[in-house]
Amino acid sequence: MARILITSALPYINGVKHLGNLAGSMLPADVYARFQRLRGHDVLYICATDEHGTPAELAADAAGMDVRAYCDEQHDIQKRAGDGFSLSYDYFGRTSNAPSIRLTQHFADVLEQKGLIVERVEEQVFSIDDDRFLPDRYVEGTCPHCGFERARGDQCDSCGRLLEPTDLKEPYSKISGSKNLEVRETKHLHLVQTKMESRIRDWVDAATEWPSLAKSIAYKWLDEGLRDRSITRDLKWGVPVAHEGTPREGFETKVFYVWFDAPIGYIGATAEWAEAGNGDWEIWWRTDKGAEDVTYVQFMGKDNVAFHTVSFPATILGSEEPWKTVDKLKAFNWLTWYGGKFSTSEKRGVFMDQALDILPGDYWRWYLTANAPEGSDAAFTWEHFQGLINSDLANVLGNFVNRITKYTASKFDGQVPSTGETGEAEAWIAQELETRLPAVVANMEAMEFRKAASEVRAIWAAGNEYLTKAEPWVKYKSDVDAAAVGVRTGLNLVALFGILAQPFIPEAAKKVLDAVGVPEDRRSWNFDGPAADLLDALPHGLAITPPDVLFAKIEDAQLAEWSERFGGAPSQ
RNA sequence: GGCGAGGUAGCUCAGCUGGUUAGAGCGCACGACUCAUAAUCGUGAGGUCGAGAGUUCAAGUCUCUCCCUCGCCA
Repeated sequence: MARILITSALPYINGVKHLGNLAGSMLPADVYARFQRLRGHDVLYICATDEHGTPAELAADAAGMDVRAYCDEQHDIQKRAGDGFSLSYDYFGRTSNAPSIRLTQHFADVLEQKGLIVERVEEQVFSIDDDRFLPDRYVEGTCPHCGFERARGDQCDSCGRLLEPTDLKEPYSKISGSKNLEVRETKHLHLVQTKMESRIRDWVDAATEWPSLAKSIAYKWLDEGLRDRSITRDLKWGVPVAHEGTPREGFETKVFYVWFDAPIGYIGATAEWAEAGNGDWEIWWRTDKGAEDVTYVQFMGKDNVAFHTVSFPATILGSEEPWKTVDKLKAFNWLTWYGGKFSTSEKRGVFMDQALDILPGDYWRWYLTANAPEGSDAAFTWEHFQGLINSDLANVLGNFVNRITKYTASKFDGQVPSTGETGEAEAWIAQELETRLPAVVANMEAMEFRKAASEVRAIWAAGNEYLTKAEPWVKYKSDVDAAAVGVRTGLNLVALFGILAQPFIPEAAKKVLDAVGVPEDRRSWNFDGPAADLLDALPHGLAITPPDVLFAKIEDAQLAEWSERFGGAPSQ
């Protein structure tokens, strides 16, 4: 039994995530976690909300709430959304909780001892009316080069030139519109990443189980040269810059910058899991305390790769402490909305809570896995969604379960038949399984979820093909025993299909397995024996119950309604 | 502007280190079946693999140029 630590990129706190976020980190991590559990491994799947930073403060202000209360509320909302999609986190923590704060301060202490943190004074724009320093992109004004009136403090969108906030003429706060600004000096801690470059490069060189997307992004950053980065900010909401409870002198009103503390949240959330009475977190994270045999797998969108291959490793490796670092890294491209990007402001795209209003989580899980943005960006369209759900889930899987269980109920008294000898059709389906089941497992191991889903679908389709070959409804007229074999095999296929479906569509899989009475301890992914055994696993005479319709088809009228509601068509 | 990813059948996508007639699902056409959610099964029609040039016995698969799309960054 292997020990597998899984994390998915931490969703930011300011609002429910859209389907692209789900498809690119939390969902595939969950599919993989469920798969490895079904294979009998010891899995710890950790996630958390990333709660610090200016956007959280502003979102709380906009909601008229205290930041802490706002984050409390949003964390619960995201937790519920995750539950709705059956995300099987072992723990869903928060970067604002005590363990993450403690660990962040710990890393800062250790890095400073190693000479990797220094104080530097810089100039930043302060907004007197907002009573806060403004991050570069929150300062706007007139571009000194082209005269564009809404240039950002980091760049002019009109002429494209790079700017400093102090370059802008007539600068104003993007937050309040106030022009009452001044440049102030402010002191910050900097992480001296320039000293870390070769160490990180060696570490990246040694990584063997990263996809090319991840490696190329890491090397791109390294090739451009790492820069020292400020790791503190003049904010109220965040991890205090303190040592053993005492604020650092001159940093009483400052906190750590969110990019520094967020990934530490992986460890912090594991510590939360432990403090909730679930065990020892260090055996998962400290190689000197038992984590040397852990395989650590991270899931994230491609925008996060640099943070996981360079920035966070700088923190971890810089400490020179025996922390576990990532072994396998799975990065996803974008799920696009009709070829463009999901956008909150333009009302383009579907968000997790809205998706659950429309359909149960399993529908989305299947679509987002079978159409995962693995090799390249993948387009979401309502038409494609409808086609995939109706075909794969309603017609191929749902209808198969329905047709054979109903037939059993009407002709075989709702019981698994015991009579009849197997023949050619049974040999054929057994052979199909002999080749296809290992393919599914191999694809899952390789984290090729799209291909795994496709192979699972092919197995479901083979079940229908089998029934066509066995045609029990024809044989029933002349030879009930011959029909019985087909029905028995069909029912066992239902059980197998349910077992296979578990990582992808767990709720529906459970319904299927309950319907044909597969006990909990017989639901694992153990396909080592002959396939023929899988086709006669259910006890003869066992009573089965046809389940309700597993997946309702998506009607054209629904599609039209959703397109209207979500601005579904491509923007003109 | 710099950087990254990508342009393969009507649609969504596979095609590893170059090698027989370029694949899958959906959609479409025709046929079969009737146990089933007007489901299923079979057969078939569809592509000069963005354009041009080059390397090679051989290129969707390598090199160069160009065009187009998407994204990221400061």
